[in-house]
Amino acid sequence: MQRSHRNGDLSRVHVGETVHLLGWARRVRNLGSLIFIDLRDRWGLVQLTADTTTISPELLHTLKSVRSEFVLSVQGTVELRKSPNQEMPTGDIEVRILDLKILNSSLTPPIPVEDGEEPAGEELRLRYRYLDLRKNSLQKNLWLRSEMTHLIRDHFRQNDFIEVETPILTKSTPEGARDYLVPSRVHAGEFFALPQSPQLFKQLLQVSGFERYFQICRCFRDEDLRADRQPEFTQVDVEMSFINQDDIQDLISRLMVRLSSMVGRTIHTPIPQITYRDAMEFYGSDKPDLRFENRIFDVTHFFAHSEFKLFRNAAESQGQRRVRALGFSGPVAGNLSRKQLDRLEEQAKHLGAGGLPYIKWGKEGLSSSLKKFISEEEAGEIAKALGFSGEGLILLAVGTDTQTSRVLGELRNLCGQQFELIDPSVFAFVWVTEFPMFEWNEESHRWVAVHHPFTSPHPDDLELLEDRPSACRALAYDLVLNGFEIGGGSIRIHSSELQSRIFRLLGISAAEAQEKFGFLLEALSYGAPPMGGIALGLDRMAMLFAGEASIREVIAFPKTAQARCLMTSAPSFVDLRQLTDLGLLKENKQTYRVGAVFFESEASSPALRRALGKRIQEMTSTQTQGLISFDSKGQVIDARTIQEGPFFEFE
RNA sequence: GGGGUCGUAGCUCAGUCGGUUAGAGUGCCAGCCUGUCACGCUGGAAGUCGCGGGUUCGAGUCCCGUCGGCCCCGCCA
Repeated sequence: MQRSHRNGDLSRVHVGETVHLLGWARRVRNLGSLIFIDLRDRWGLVQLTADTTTISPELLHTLKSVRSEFVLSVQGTVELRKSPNQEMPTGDIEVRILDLKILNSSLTPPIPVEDGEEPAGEELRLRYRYLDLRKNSLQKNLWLRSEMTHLIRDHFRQNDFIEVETPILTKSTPEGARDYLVPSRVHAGEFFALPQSPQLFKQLLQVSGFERYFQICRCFRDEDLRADRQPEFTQVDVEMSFINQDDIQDLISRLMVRLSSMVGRTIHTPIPQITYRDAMEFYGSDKPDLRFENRIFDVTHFFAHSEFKLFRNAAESQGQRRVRALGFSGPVAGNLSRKQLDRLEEQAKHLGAGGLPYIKWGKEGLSSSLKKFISEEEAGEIAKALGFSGEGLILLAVGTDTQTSRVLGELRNLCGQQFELIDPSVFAFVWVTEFPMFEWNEESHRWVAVHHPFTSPHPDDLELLEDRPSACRALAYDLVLNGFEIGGGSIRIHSSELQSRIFRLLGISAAEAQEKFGFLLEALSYGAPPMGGIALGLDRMAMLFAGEASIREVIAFPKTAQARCLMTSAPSFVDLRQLTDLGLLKENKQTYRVGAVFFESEASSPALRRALGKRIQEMTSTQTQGLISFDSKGQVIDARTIQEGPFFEFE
């Protein structure tokens, strides 16, 4: 069965032709002696029409039974419309139905299949994802994503890169995110891990001499989710030999120019750069949103003689504690209500600040929570230092670098939105460079790699490694777009000795390094070239390019914040047989799995099974797991609802 | 692990101080309708107020627990 035309392609030039169309009935309008059907296919929408007074009774009967989302095969003639619809690309014409076959019917969709003002709740959208995906917005997003991947492949091919696939079943490594594990049947008790990224493989491919590698690959991290984080996500993975940071940044910057122009944005190379230190100092974030300029300023010295003890103490702390300020000029910020300021203060407290001192110039002049301690001239001088006069608002934070950055950085983002300082059409890319090598982890009481353990230290900081790890910079860089980290990379260590030194510093013993990364250390000692690379988050890029607020909008079948797939109900319990095959069950115990409406046991007879199933159904609700103890005759001894542990064992 | 927020008709939501028969829009079903395109008009059906327990003469509403969606902190080299 073939269509003669795509619905969206039809226009005035086809008038008079007989066409064969296929698609879904988007909407049926029955006016009595006149019926209209909007027929949707992948390429567009066209209006079908029929005059019920002139068509055959059979066709009339079929037409009357058509409902939304029925799948239709239609033969008809293209005609000019009596009343054209300018809103519609095919609005000049319509197709007069000669014959219509219903290829399949459809239940009434549980969610609207069109983009409307009030979309269905996300739970239902995910449950019926295949219907949600019929919507124009999601189709467009997935198309954009597809176009992006094509352009990306094109870019790397043009630059002499080879695309190589790396294993999905791989080795669990310490450091980094929690792994998703896959038990090995052949080697009971042993596990593969799904890759958090192909990091080590791409480095080994450099050792192999491929020099320029890329891959668009799925990565897995078993960590808690966010609007821009899914347990599985797609990375554009890149690695090159004999290059420096500039080479990679140039390659990727040019890619960003091409991608941006795909969605009508013009950006220029070189993409601006900022060091990690400056990003933290001026924007309070390692992924600053540069769509608006408002910077954080150090105003500690203004309070050297202040009556306000908290601030004066900071001024006297010799840099241990600082007073930092974030200013917003203009009447919107200057005339913030008490209530709005309270809300900001609440946010600040949430971020760990004791409060949120402010100075504000509004219609009624100066007002400030520091009024007792600060004169109008002093306030004016601070405003001058921040580069504005007239109406406006200054928010203050006191504390360590980290504390004040955290508070003011977050408030900067909040206020940027609230004061509408952000032009949503702007793409503000920035490279953040010179990340620190290590940060102290309180929990494990050791230094951990900020990027990853294979990152090369900055050559100027090599002597600092052992003595002042916190001061040591890495040859690591992030690509940031509109306040989102869309990529990160580094120059790698290509010396076996230096790599061992870093492992030691990270508290990874020689024995452990050998066990976990022996293959890498070995490979590095066989003529590994200098190398470096980057990984770009394809989902986040697609999200930002599509103008969406969540990566779920650019992923065909995403998972919920609790890492479930509501459509397939994965993850799910598996057959006991599978578990025993994998060596995950102890054989000498009977393990009964009990849930809402079922339980299983290899030992139980069908009769016992039925009897127990009935008892379990009586005792547990449909949405909980039950833990039930019973004796050999199936008498229930004890039953309660549990949250975790689907398994229940007894001797 | 923690915090916030939501859960009422197929869908999106309203529901006052705890009070009689739980509403609206939309969708659905039926009838009418010759230029609709979010068709219109008339009528109709449609509810485990997420689930469980408690308080009360009485619970959609108050309390406790629990399940689920979303957002955030921790976490995410």
